[in-house]
Amino acid sequence: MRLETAIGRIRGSGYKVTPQRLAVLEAVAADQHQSMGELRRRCPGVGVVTVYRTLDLFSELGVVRRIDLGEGARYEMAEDHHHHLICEDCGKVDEFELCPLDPEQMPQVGAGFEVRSHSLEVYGKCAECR
Amino acid sequence: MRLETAIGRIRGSGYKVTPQRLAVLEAVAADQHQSMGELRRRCPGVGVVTVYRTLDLFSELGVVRRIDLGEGARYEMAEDHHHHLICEDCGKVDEFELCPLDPEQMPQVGAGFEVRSHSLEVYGKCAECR
DNA sequence: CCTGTAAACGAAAAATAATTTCAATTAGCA
DNA sequence: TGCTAATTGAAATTATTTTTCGTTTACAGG
Repeated sequence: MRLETAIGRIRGSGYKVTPQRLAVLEAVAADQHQSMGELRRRCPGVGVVTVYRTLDLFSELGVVRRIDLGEGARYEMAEDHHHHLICEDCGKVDEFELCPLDPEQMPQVGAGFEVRSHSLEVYGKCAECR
Repeated sequence: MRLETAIGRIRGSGYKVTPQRLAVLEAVAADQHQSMGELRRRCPGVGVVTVYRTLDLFSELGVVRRIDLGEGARYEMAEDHHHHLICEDCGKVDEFELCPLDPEQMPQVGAGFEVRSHSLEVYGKCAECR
């Protein structure tokens, strides 16, 4: 998602566009899959509480996505649908586009369950660690 | 996995079978997808540190599996391969067997990446919450 | 059975992470 | 330009996980 689009989404949803929100937004945009610590380091002027609150807000607005792989949450800009490739040795996270889920098959997974989204993580050993 | 199998796996890997490990094992076996709090409540006699350490050990031995869905880790006995259906309203976690991943396609996901395992979570609204 | 010993345990403290509170500040509208 | 509800952040609180280290114990070998 482009920064302008994200800013439009914030303002369009009735939220103020503050310097802090812009700083956090740019921090997230700087790199995918960052941890809270990395994000904080990228916007030193912004208070912890605000970083937490802002990421929560952005998640709700669909501007950023939160990824949970043990060892604390990570955040990424909401981009095209993709999944993650996680190296169990060095911890590097990569992405891949190919989505093996067939939406046609989804209704089968649980009777009466309304599917909204899904996340898929593939664990293993990356090329460098082999 | 049956309790006997798990115990065999512990002893067979050179670890001692202690009352604490048995208590944690039974706690995990009592219900799938329990949080740390729930597990601790099920073995009040066991120290916190030991519960953490034991779950780590069991995860390494492949006796239990750790699931990360934001809001803290959950644990389940290592059973047949399955995935999770998570209700975003009430938080209930269910399972489904159908695995939409084709192992034949896996080599394509990342060049040089050696796939070891994967996890898939489907989010939405459960039948009760609709 | 004992016994010795490495493994395992757990209380307390420390490190880490996230949330709540509330007074001060500010974005954006009128 | 001024008003006001929204936003911010320091500090305190609460929750979670890890480290430390002295004590206890499972179990292999005698």
